[in-house]
Amino acid sequence: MFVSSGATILHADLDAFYASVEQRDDRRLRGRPVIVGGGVVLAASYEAKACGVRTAMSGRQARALCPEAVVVPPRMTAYSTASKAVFEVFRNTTPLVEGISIDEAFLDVGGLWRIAGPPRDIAVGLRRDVLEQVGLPITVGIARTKFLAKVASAVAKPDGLLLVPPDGELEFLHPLPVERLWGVGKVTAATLHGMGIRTVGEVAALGEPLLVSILGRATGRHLHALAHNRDPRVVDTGRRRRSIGSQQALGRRPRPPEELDAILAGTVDRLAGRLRRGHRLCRTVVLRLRFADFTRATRSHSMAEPTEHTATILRTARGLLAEALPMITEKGITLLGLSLSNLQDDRSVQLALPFEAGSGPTLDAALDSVRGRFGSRSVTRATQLGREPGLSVPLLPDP
DNA sequence: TCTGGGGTCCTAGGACCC
DNA sequence: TCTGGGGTCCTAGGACCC
Repeated sequence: MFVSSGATILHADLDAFYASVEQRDDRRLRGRPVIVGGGVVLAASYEAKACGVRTAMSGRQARALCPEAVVVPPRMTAYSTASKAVFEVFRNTTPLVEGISIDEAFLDVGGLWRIAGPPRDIAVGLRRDVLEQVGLPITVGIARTKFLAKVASAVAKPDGLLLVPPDGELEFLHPLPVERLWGVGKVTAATLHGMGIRTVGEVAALGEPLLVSILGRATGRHLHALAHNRDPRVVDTGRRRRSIGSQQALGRRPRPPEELDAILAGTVDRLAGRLRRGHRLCRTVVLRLRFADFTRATRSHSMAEPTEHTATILRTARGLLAEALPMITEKGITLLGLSLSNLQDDRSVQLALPFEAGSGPTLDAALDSVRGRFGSRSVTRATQLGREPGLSVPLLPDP
């Protein structure tokens, strides 16, 4: 198989996504600073960013920095619809699309040279199509690796296009501030700054053992690899969601247990509905809490069987809430949330196969027997079921 | 400056099994 | 009676991303 070594990965990132949708849908907002969200800034248009407004800033602070800004409430449905339309353009460009979030994706265009031309031409066409068909500006970074493509788009924003040539990668990367490394946030940046390290090149000059000793094993290895421009990850079209969740800020007002229970029930109802619509099951329920002093806590429970059943999930969630009630009473609750994780496919068949390491059939032999029963094309992967001697095998729809 | 809502991944200790 | 290592799962917390 021919594997291209050129810059063939695109990172496509919509600019100030929520704010751009608002400006698209209301021409009076065009050219003006726009802030989406009330209590906290969910998104800011580039005009608002020019005043210093940033995502996640408090609304009060944002209005102080940019008094002339128009503040609009979020319209999540409109953003979701716009996102679907943009991803449609992505998939019309190449089948190799990996969605990262509502407003960004990786596209592998390495195999399209003969049909669609070089990656830069494809990116130019992609930007034009998104603007013409959805009405939104989008920035595209092009590079040989996912990480560099993402850095390139961040550098090119807004409404830009930047290709990092394979022979100019380190010259591009090393002068950048450490915050550009994927995985360096406030805490890690502060640690590195404390050692006088401010650029990616300075990180690269450190040995991996030293980085690991400072930042921990995973982060140290990760940053060492990225700083040396090593990122072997391929564009993965088959990523599945690993958890779903919902949370609600409650303010500082005290809440009686009955009210918390009602909020919990509503949250479970919504999440279970999402599970069923997505044909998924969950096995672990996580209660998330934030208190008046801004400390947080989680309480979780893994159920014996995966389920999408509202009443079953609610029973588990209520048990967690009861467990947390003393803490809630003591500290005062300001946020209540629930996550459902350990997600599985609800078209799985669960098979009591004697699959154990060291005895019985191997995983491959077990899969072969499943293929014998359900057809060879149905089985693509299998996961071991808890401690049970069995397999959970997702069955895909027949092509 | 008093702080949304949706996620991902990593760490670490304890239980449990072989 | 005392001793071991390896592995998985569960739970809780934390950093990070958009």
